[in-house]
Amino acid sequence: MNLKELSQALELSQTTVSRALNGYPEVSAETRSRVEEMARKLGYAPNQQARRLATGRSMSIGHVIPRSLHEMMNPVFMEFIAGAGETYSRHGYDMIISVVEDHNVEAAYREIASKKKTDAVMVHGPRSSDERPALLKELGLPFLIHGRVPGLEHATSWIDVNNGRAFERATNLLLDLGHRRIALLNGLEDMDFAARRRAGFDKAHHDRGLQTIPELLRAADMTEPYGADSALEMLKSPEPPTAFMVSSMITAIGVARAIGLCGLKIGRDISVITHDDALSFLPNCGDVPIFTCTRSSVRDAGSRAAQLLIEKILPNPDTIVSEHLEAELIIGQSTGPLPTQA
Amino acid sequence: MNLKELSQALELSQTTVSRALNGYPEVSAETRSRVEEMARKLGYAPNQQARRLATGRSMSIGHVIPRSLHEMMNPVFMEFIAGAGETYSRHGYDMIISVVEDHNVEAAYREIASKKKTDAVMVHGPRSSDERPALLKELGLPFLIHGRVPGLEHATSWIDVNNGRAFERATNLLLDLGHRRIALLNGLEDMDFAARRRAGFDKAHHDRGLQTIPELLRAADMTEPYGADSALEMLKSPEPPTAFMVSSMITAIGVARAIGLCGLKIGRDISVITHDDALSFLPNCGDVPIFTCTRSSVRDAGSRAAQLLIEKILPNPDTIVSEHLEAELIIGQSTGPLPTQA
DNA sequence: GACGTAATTCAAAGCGGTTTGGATGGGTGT
DNA sequence: ACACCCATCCAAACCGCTTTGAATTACGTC
Repeated sequence: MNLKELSQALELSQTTVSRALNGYPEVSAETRSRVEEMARKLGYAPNQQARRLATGRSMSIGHVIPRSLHEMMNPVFMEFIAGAGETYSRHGYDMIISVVEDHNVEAAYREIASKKKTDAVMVHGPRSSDERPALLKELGLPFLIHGRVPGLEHATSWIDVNNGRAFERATNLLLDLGHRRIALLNGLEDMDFAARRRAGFDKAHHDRGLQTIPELLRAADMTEPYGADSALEMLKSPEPPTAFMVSSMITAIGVARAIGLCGLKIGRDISVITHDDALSFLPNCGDVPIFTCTRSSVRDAGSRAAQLLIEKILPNPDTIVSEHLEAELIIGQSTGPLPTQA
Repeated sequence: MNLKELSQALELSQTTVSRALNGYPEVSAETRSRVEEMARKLGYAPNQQARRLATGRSMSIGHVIPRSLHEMMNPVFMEFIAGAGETYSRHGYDMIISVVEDHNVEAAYREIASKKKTDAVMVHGPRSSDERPALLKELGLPFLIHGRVPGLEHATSWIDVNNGRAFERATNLLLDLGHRRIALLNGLEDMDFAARRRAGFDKAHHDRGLQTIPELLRAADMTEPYGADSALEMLKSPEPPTAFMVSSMITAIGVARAIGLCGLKIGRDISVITHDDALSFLPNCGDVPIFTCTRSSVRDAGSRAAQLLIEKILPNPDTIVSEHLEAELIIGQSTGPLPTQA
C-alpha cells in the first residue's frame, strides 16, 4: 500500500493525500478526515526511505561508539542510550549506533556525513583533548557532547554533570569527618570527566591547605577488580587510607570487597564515597543507601541530551546550548567519622 | 557531490558510473578504475536514502528493546549489541535501536514493517510464552532470536546458550562437592533462559534422587540487592544453604556481600557458582577467577547472531538456522567441598 | 453579472540512486 | 565482404514520497 494506491482509492491526487496526512492547512477538514480514515482502513504508512529522500532529512541520530570507550563505559553508556532512545522515538527519530575501532571513528563520521546517514550525532566520553568537535564542524554535522571538551565550553553544545563540584563536595564531606588520608580511585584521567573529578578532589584539599597523597591516587578503567586490587594493596600498605573516593559504583563494589577481605567494616573502619550513575541494575537507594554517593542519573542525562539535540540544535544548527546537571550528595552507610585510634 | 555530477565530470552516463562503483561486470577495467579514482578525488559517496529507495533494501537491522527487558538485562544487552554492531558495520549494515514501553512493542514492529525501516530484526529476551515470533511472521519481517521460544525451536531461527546443560553441570559440581542445600537465585522464570536454568538445576537433583528445597529458590530481576537481600535472609534462617547457584554476576556480587556481612568466607564456608556473561567491566578471569562460573561470552553471541542474520537469513528469509553455544564451566575461588560440621 | 480573493485540489517536477532494454562499435568466422 | 556476437556504454523508467506552481471552484462585493 503506497501513496499512489491510496490516492487512487480516494480519487484524490497524491499531493492532497500527502498534505492531508502531514497536517498542511490547505486541505479541507472534511477531506482530511476522509483521507485519514481511508489510510487507517487500508493500513497505509509512508515509506521511510522515500520520505527521507524527498525531504532530505534522515530523521535519525547517530551514536558512534569507539571500542575503547565502550569497554570502559559499557553499562553507563547503555543507560544513556536508553534515556535518549525514548526521547528519540517520541519525536519520531531513529537511533543508529555504530560500534567501531578507535582508529575508524573519523571514517565513521565521514561516512555518516557524506552518505547523509543521520541528521546529527551524539558525542560520548570526551577526552581532555578531543579531535571530534573539530572534525564534526568541518563535516557540518550537528552534534551535542555528553560531557565537555576543555577550551570548547562556549564553542560547542554539551550537557554534563558538574563533576568537579560533585567531587569537591564529597571530598569536603570526608574531610569534615576528619579523614586526612583519602584515596582516589578515578577513571582514566585523559577522560574529561575524570580530570574534573580529580580537580574537585584536589581543590577540596588545597582550600584547607591540605595536600593530596600521591600513593593514594589511581586512575584506570573502572572495573570491579580495579577497585578490589587497588584497595587491597593500599589497605595493606604501612600507611593505609581511611577513606576512598571512587568514580564508579562498579569499582566501589570492588573496594567494598577488598575492605571485607581485610576484615574491616565499611562505614565504620573505612569510609567510601562513590559516584553513582543511578544504573537500574545497581540500585543504591532506599532511606539509607549502601553507598554514600554523588548521584546523577545518566539515563535522565540521555533523555535531556536527546531533547536538546532535537529541539534546539536541529532546528538551528548554529545554536550553542549547554547544560549543567548537578549531582546530589547522598549520605548512605559507607561513610562515618574517622575512627579514633584505639 | 552526487552521481549526476560525478558522471558529468567523467563524461560518462550515470548508469556506467553506478555500475562501475558497484562492481558490475559490464564495465571495462579501465573505465572502472577511472571512475573509482575520480570518485575518490571528488569525495563521492552514494546517498544512503536514495540507494535505499532504489534498491528497496534498508541495509539496516532493528533491535526493539522493551523497557522491562532493558531494566533487567541492561549490561548484558549492551554487550550483545556491541558484538552485533561490529559485525553489522563490517557488512555495511546499520543498527537501529528502539527502546519502547512494553505495550508498544507490537506497534514498533508494525511500524518497522509498514514503513520498511529495517530489513530484519533481532529479538531479545524471549519469554516462555512469547508472541513476537508470530507477529513477525505475520509481518513478514525476517528475524533471529537471541534465546529460544519453547515449542518454536524448529520453526524459528535462534542462537542460544545451552542454559539447561550449563546449570545442570554446575549443580552437579556442587552436589559432587557434597552440598545438599543449594539455593538458586534465578532470573524471572517467565524468561525462557531462566526456566531452562531452573530445569537444569532440577534435573541435576532429580537424577540423584534428590529434591530441591523450595525455601531456597528465588526468581527476580537480577540486581545486586536482590542477591544480597536473598542471601542474607537465607543465611540467617534456621537451615541455611551451603551453596548458591546464581544467574548473574551482578547478583552474585550481592551474594558475596551478604556472605561477608555474615562473617563467612566465600569458597570455604559457602560455595557460589554464577553464570558469567563475560561482561567487559566485570572481568572474572585470571588463573583462578573470583567466581566459579558457567561462562559464555554474550558479546560473541551478538557477533555470531548478526552474522547468521546477515549471511543466512537475509539472503533467504525462509531458512531456519539455530545454534547452540556451550557455556564453559570454570572453577574459581568461590567453590569448595561442603565444610565438615565442626 | 463581472471580478477579485480565498479555499481547495491537482499535475508534474524533483530527491539521488538502480536497473531495464536498447544502442554502438570493434572483432570473428566463413 | 557480410552476418553475427560480444563487450561497452547509454537514455529513460522507476523507487515512493514531498513540494512547487498552476488550475479550479466557491464566495462575497460593487
